[in-house]
Amino acid sequence: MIDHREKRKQREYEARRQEILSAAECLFSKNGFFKTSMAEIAAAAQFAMGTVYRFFKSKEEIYISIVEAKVEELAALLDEEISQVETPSEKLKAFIQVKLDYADRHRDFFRIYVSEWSGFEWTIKSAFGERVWKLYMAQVDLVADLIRQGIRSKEFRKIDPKDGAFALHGMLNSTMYVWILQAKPSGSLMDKRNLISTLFLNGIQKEHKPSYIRRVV
Amino acid sequence: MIDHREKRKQREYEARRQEILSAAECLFSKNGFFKTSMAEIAAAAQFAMGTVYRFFKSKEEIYISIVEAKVEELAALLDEEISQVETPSEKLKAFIQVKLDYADRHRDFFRIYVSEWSGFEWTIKSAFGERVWKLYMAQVDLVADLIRQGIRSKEFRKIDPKDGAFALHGMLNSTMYVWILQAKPSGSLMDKRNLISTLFLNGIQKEHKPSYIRRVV
Amino acid sequence: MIDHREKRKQREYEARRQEILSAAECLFSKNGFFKTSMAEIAAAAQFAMGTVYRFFKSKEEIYISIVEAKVEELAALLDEEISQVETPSEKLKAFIQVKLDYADRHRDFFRIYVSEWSGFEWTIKSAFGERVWKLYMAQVDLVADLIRQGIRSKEFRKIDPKDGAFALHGMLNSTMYVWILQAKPSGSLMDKRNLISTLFLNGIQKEHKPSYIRRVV
Amino acid sequence: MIDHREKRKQREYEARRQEILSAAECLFSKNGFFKTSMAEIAAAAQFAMGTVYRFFKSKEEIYISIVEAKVEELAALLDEEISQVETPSEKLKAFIQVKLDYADRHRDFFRIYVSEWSGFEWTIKSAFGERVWKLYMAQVDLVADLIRQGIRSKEFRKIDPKDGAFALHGMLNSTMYVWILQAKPSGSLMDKRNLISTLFLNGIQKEHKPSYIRRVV
DNA sequence: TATGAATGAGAGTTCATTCAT
DNA sequence: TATGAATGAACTCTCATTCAT
Repeated sequence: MIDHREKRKQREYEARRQEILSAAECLFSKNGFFKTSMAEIAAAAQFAMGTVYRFFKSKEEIYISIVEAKVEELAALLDEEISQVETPSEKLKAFIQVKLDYADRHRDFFRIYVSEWSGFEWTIKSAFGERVWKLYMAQVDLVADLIRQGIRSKEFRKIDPKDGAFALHGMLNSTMYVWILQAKPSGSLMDKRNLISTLFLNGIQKEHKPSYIRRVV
Repeated sequence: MIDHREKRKQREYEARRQEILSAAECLFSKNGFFKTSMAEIAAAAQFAMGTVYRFFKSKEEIYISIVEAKVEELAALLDEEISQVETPSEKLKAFIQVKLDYADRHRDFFRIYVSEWSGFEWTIKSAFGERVWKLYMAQVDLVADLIRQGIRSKEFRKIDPKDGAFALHGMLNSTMYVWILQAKPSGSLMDKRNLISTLFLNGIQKEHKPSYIRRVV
Repeated sequence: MIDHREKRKQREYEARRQEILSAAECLFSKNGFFKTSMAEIAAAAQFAMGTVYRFFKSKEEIYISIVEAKVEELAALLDEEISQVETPSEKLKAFIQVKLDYADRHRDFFRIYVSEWSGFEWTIKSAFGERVWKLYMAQVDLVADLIRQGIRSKEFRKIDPKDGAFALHGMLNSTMYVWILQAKPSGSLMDKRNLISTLFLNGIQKEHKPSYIRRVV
Repeated sequence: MIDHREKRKQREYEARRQEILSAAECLFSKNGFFKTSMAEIAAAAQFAMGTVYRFFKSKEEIYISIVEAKVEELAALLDEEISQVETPSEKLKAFIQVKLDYADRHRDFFRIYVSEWSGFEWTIKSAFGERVWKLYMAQVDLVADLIRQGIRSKEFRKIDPKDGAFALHGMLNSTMYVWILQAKPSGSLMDKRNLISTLFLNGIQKEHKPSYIRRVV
């Protein structure tokens, strides 16, 4: 009985928290962090300002919560999809596809995210920066690992795996960023998938498969 | 005589303007645009607030002046270096090198720049955003043109030149960004030059030098 | 129960609003609009500045609220008293008396009002000016109507009713103004009532009462 | 020789002073005292700000100088015209006519003046108020004297001469004020002359010419 | 627990006045 | 004497956060 009540309470708590996050996400994405006020967030979420502060101890914390939640969801998706294929090349292709697809489906959030990961207005001083940074680095490490595997299997050139990972992330983010800024996105973000896959995989793979050439000969 | 005085005045005016810009650049780079106050800028430049307003009519104008000046300088450098080599591949290599080198030498500014070109807090609404955006797009177009030339000369694959340009900029910005965020940069940014050149050029170039293969055959 | 609470809230809201208005009225009357700062108003009303801004969205709005409230109250008084007598002459007398009496009892406010209706710093450009101007013109029109009636009933000379109304207001305002400026008013403003009534009514009435003259004859 | 030079200097000094006053008069009349800046005045007068301060020690002093000069000119005109006629009634008529005529010809200035004499933003605290007040009172006293004469000669009723003078000034100022506020003044201000003369003189004169009535009897 | 009125420090900007040249 | 750049206090207004109800 008590258990029941406890659970319902928790469910409701979580629901309210989500409502605030949604409202804030929408506003941040429209107006940016600094030009969004707590009063606006509270009003949009249909709560009193004091109530918002029961759930988040500052505006900053709302911001980071939004980013964290989405980045974690994305991380889970990436893990799942990547584990379904075998070779490093295929895994990288999957990585590219999942990330672009996610951005495609969460345009509002990516407005915030892209701004954020580049927007070091935060990154340096606040505790916030560190948490987001860790999440970002987890993704980078994931790619770096794939590259490391590819090198070990002689599929990829010998490059610094981390530097390679940063480069791929840069291509993806830049592409996403440009697409997101368009007022009316023309075509899907997924159309860019092949370009990036081609560029990056060709760039990273060993020059030309000698085995194949020899076989021909 | 009068000419002399006029010139000295202009020199001094320019010097003061620069002092303000330097102070602001440093502060913006440390704390971001919104967390830097005019009072701080004035104090850092050792002027009264009113004096700062003689040179710039708003905080926004200081910000954009910093970005524009540097971006224009960079653009000039890029034009010069690129014109010294012949093939699209070599020109792209030069582009990558110049940009990384410039970032290496203007670390503080690039803190602002990277944040800025991604920091759509501006990009969308203010007149400011448009000017910066144009400068950025000029660079993108420059690269897109090089890619187009490479495609025409059969050196590069058939890709969308603009998408390719965005991808390269992404790689560069991401790499620069990561390097810039490091408190104590280990090694020079120039070390990354080869990685990016290799990745991008291999990615974009046609599969394998047919001439060589044929010879083998 | 809830109704109760709501009502008390509203009462308190109104009370606070009034406190601010009183404080502002006093300061405006002492120092004028431009030399009264929001900080002073807030301090005098014993509120934080932000609180003042909950009630009024600008300094201008405080100013206009003061003027409007009083002018409306005065307008109501005028309507009531004028309706209690019959002839245009008596109505004009009542008008003069009520206005002087009101000024007598709201010395501080009339400092503002007299300054205001002449203080075209506003009158011309801001929306504020228009509202105050309308209120003022309503009073002028009231008098003009009385004059028109008097002319129709042959009691008054044929003059332009509006010009006549402006002239009466001028006499009243000037008289009030001079009296208000005295640091320590000597005697009551009401003492002037007879002078103005006499001057204006004699000025406006048809030359000589024939009945009386005939009687003499 | 030296005398010559001295005189030219003085002439030039006076000329510059006038240029500043003209420029300021124009600006004050357009934008009001508080919304006119010293920079604007200096620019309009084609002097450096420091130069303006050689002639007037503050913005306030410019303001008062404008008012004083014009009021003194008006006072001289009034004295002259009034001395040309005989009876108090005629002198009052002349007073009314000269004042309206002067307002007609110095519309810009009267914008300032009317605002000023009612605009006690000053009147109370600054030395400025006192000087202007004295000039104003001199005019009032002039009229009061005329009324006193008329009373002594049995032409006018027994009223308080000063109160009567205030009343007349009120009528005049109010009429001028309303006319001045019109964007495009319809007709001349002189058209109002007769109304005011009639109203005031009929108001103040003894009831009906007894001599005439008696003669009839 | 939920509320939202109250807070007040701090923001960007202006401008009358001064003073070194 | 004339200049106008430099000054900095003062302005209006905002908003993240608190706390009495």
